Amino acid sequence: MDSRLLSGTVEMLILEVLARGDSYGYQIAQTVLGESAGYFQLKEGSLYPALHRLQRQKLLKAYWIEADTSEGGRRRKYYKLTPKGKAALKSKREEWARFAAGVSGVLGQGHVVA
Amino acid sequence: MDSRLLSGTVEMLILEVLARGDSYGYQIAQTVLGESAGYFQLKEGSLYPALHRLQRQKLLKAYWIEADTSEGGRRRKYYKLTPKGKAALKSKREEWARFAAGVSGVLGQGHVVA
DNA sequence: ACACAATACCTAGAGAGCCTATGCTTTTAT
DNA sequence: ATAAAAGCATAGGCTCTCTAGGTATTGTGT
Repeated sequence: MDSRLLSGTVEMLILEVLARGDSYGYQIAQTVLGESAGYFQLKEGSLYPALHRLQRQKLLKAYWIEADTSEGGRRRKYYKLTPKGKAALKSKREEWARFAAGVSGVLGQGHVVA
Repeated sequence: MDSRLLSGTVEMLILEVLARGDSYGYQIAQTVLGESAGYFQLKEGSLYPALHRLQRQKLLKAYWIEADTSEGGRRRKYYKLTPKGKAALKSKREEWARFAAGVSGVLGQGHVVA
């Protein structure tokens, strides 16, 4: 995977996953990995800063879930899309569509992506 | 245009334009602008460094053309794709296809881009 | 029992790439 | 004459990804 291509899309991918239900960092990465047929291997050094960025922009809200088995248990930080986040996802998807259409135009193959 | 999306693609777009014939910086930008329906406005601060980068990687060769009208004339620095550059373009197009397919996979709309 | 991988979070610093701003020259249009 | 367009180039700022390191818990194999 060329990580330079990834630059603008990480946030959109995160928002997209969260639009289908609350999730936490590690699981978001796994979901993206699976749905991209193993292509997008979101690294921790990109994933967590991106989540914090989105949270600062009020596109996400976070809440901790401490225990999951008996006592102690693994702590997970779940993220939830805000209304503002939903709007941002819509906007990013549109931007992506324009971008992909632009590339297709230059590559001159007539493919259109929505 | 979201310039973050552009990151990995500038070089591919340049190579693509040059694959159809020698050109110079300013004209390459105009061509890309036209073929992307006005979407990609390659800025000078991205364009020229990219051309120099590609040249350092031996993907392009450059030659100056000094005069074009009567005397004096505008100087233009033409770029020509090397065989290595042609191979790089092929590779970048394939990478782009994988990337776009990955995004489509996550966006879950079944669109495929080649 | 013990080591190791997987799960789960975080951050600092390096490296790369795009943009704004600036500077220079020549040609064309007003 | 004056401004805009054509044409090239670079410095510095900003942002983003990655590597590498750190912490802690849980499951697995020997």
